[in-house]
Amino acid sequence: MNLRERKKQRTRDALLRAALELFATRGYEETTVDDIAAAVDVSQRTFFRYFAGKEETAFYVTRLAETQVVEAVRARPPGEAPLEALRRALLESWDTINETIEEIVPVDLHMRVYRVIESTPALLAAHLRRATELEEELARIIAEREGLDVDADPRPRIVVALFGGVIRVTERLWSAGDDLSLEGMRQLTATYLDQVGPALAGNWRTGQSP
Amino acid sequence: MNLRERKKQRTRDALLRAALELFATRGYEETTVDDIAAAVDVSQRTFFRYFAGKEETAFYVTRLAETQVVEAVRARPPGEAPLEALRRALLESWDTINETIEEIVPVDLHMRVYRVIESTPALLAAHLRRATELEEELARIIAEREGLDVDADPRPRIVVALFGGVIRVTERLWSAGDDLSLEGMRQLTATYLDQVGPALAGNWRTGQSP
DNA sequence: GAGGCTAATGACAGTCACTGACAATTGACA
DNA sequence: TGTCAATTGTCAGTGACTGTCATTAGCCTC
Repeated sequence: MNLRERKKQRTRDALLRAALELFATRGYEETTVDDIAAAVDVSQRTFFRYFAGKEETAFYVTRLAETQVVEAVRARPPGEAPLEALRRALLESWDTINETIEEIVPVDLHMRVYRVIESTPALLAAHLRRATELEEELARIIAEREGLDVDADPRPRIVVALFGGVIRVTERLWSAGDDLSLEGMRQLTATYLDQVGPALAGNWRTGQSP
Repeated sequence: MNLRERKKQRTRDALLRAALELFATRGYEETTVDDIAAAVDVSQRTFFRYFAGKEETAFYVTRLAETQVVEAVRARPPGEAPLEALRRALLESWDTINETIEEIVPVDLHMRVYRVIESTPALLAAHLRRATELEEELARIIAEREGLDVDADPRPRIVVALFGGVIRVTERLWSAGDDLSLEGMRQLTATYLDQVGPALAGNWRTGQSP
């Protein structure tokens, strides 16, 4: 790696860290791109040469985590039922995700940024759009596993939509609660995924759920 | 209603119609607020006194339709299983929605705007965020029907997430296809909701689906 | 029905995200 | 070392929005 390349990398990292730190402390809307650029002592124009927009910095870490989940799903044995494969892939890639995050920023910072995403309307909207793109990708993977045509058979997209829906519910709940650990989120996710079966049973009134 | 009120109503309607017409023909990003204001011959500032932002005009009609669905769910007999209540409420409010839309703009225009929403990243993101707010409301209604606490029992949010997920999948498919009628969309929605059961069965390989 | 009150509007200036263009700088490599 | 190309800064401009203030126009009372 060149001096030139190393310098670029350092600038990119510095911009990312400065942005996330500012978002976590001051809030997303309250942070201007000029603030971020000033914190790293580069021009605003330079910021936009590294990131397509303010938003991109907020999702940088999330993007890495998502990639891992997709890979984990791809690696699942073909015998598993679709929903089970998704469930296991997600829960088992948790530790790897943890490490990946730590390479970029402290996990704690990422968790705080995550809450900012959930509580900032503009970011939440972007997050949901990104999530549907991910779901499309997962649906294609599932369809391939099962030897189906995604555009002809509704089932792959439906399972993935259900899966994605449950994930989003847990994300919301987690970000609204006060346990901001990765492990707490994992627990919540596992619990909710276990509730899918019961939730779809016709009658809920026979016996309570945990 | 006095002259003043009538004038305001006319301005609001004119702005809304001009905006939707422009979005449908020229595209959302290609339409500036100045364009909309100029089409109605008012100042840009006046536009912002009637609508919180450009986005709001794009979702004005959708908002009305959503309100109807919520009411329809509220009106469902308490005996029905949750998912069934949601399904029936949606499919049965279709005609009412059609009428409501027609009171504001031609249904055809609304359908074209709808496609613009689905194909414009910024609008799609906003749409998804609005959808999750709707889901939260529905989850509360379902929980109340079943005499449950939304925050203690995961099931209401899970069914609604599943339901919402299926709706979004059909919205996407419909907007990507070439049948832009309301009836076509209704059909697609019904078909997909019918596939929920089969999609959750463990093994998909025994027998094909329609 | 004239005049005062208040709500609606327009005009203007300013902020913030983002983009294009051009010139200055700086590392790479012969 | 000198040339070439990549990186950066500066400047100007657009588009969504917001605050402010003066002007206009329905409304209501005397």
